[in-house]
Amino acid sequence: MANINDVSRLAQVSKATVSRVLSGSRGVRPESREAVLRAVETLDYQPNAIAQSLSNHATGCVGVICATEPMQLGTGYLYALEGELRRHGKHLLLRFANDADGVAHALRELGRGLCDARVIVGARFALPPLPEGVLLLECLTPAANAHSIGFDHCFAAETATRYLISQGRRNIALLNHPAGEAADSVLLGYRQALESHLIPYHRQRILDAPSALAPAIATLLSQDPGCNALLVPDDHQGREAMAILAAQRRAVPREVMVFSLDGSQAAPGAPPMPAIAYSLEALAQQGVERLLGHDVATRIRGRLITP
Amino acid sequence: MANINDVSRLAQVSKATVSRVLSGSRGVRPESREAVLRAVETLDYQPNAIAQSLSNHATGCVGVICATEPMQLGTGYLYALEGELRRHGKHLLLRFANDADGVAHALRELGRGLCDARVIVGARFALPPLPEGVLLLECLTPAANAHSIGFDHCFAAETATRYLISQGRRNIALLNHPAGEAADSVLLGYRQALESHLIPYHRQRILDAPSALAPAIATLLSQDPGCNALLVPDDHQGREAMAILAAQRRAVPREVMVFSLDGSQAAPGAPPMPAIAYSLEALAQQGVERLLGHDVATRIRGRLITP
DNA sequence: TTGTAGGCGTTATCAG
DNA sequence: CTGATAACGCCTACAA
Repeated sequence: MANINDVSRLAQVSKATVSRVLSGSRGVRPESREAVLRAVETLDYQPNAIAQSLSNHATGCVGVICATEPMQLGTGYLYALEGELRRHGKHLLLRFANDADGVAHALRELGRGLCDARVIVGARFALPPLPEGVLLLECLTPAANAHSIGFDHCFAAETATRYLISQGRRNIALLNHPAGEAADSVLLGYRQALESHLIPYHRQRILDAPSALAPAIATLLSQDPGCNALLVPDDHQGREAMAILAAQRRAVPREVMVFSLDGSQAAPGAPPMPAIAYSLEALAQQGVERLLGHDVATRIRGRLITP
Repeated sequence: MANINDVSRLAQVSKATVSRVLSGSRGVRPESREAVLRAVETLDYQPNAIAQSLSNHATGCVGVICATEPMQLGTGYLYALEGELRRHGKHLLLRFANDADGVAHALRELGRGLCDARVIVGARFALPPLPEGVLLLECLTPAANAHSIGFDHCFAAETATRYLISQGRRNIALLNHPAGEAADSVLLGYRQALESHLIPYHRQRILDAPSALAPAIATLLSQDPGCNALLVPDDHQGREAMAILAAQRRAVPREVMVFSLDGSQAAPGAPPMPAIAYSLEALAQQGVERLLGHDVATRIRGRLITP
């Protein structure tokens, strides 16, 4: 692989001039510039990215720690992020992690000059202590000191609940996230919607991340009056819930309507359900914008999707 | 961020000694070594990866071009690859690409010293001309000059066909990949299985990547005798086929059994179907082994999964 | 066992 | 407008 010395020799100019021509480059005599470009062409020269990084103090790499659960959800985030980063001439260094230790480990390994910035995306578990400057994308329990961008869960829950009410459902159960900021937001939106329709709020209709779904749903159904709608955190749990309902011979959506609070990554061919869907492109765009140091909104609103 | 000079100063030794202690490190007086380690500890020193790369002529990064279609399939490959690379102390630089141009572009951008090696995974389209040393993982049309590791499609098709026959199905239709090496292998395995059971081969039961699935399946069903089993390339197409069959009021699997030739990444909660599943970990392991310069088998056999 | 010096490939500074 | 030259941070002969 040819280097800058080869080019400068062939073009009969100094390395400095070569560098000037290739980057920024103003104040170079046209003849020199052409000589350089010709040499670059014949040698098929491409500047070495590592050497540039060392000199620049910037690598153009962004470390992305994908902490989605289930892992399948990672693709959407990664695809959107990679596209947006590429658009800005940056590279995506990928790590997966499925617990706090894994995240901590990944952060450490990515924090040795390889990356200009680090991002954690989709974590649903409590994160380890974070160093400065880590960006959190749609993580359920954002640390206080970290910048974070995520979905507007409150708006989603309110929109969803309003929709269900508009469909004649008034006994709406809520399968919530594990306790945390997201769970609080969802609960808030849910209650607001109920309130504005003068529907009483029943605490026993709320389930915080039960360990086993089947008995939990059975309990909800056996209440009096039993629920006729079920809000779930995402499509994955929605499908599970629908399978359980089917097993208990409850017609979906006639008897019980299942609503997914995050249907952004509906699996192709899966049974459809009403949902709030988010633009992952928007998330990625705002995230990258934030990495570039710009100020951006911190909450992203989804839109209602009906089958 | 502390650098090697800070450490050497604090430890009262030369940079060379620091370097020796941290890497390889033989022939260092215990006291010096301890002084260095102490200094490293107090300064929280971590060698700069970029500078190491420049000096080493190796970055420890592997560029992975994810060309899976649909994109959802990427997760499994990426997860397995990242895990295996991490185990070897390497990083994964991610690009997505969904056509030959995208792949060519990605290859170019990853080929500027940032990566020690490049991998293309899951491409179902014809690849652009490849530079030396690119590794192809489960790409349908491997170029002649490239190293490639992929699934044993012939074995899969044969196993699948045998299974269907053992289930009493003798009219087995095949929805194949687009023409290429993989399609040929599948067809071969299919024919071998039929032959060994003395079942005649009917060319009209074979469909090469039809543009629209619904009419194609309708055609297969309307033949005399109509098929009672359908081999499809993957779960995604399997689900699609099952939806179409349901729409045409054909009971699955009673009337028509759908078999997926690659069920490695079955979506959770999706309707189950018999399939050949591959160990993506094995693929990743062999791939990384190959990147490290070792010789490995070039075909991976799946195993039969029945619901 | 240790330190000095040179090199890795670029970019930036500063004279000319 | 151009060319030396000094960083960038690390590794590694080679010499002591």
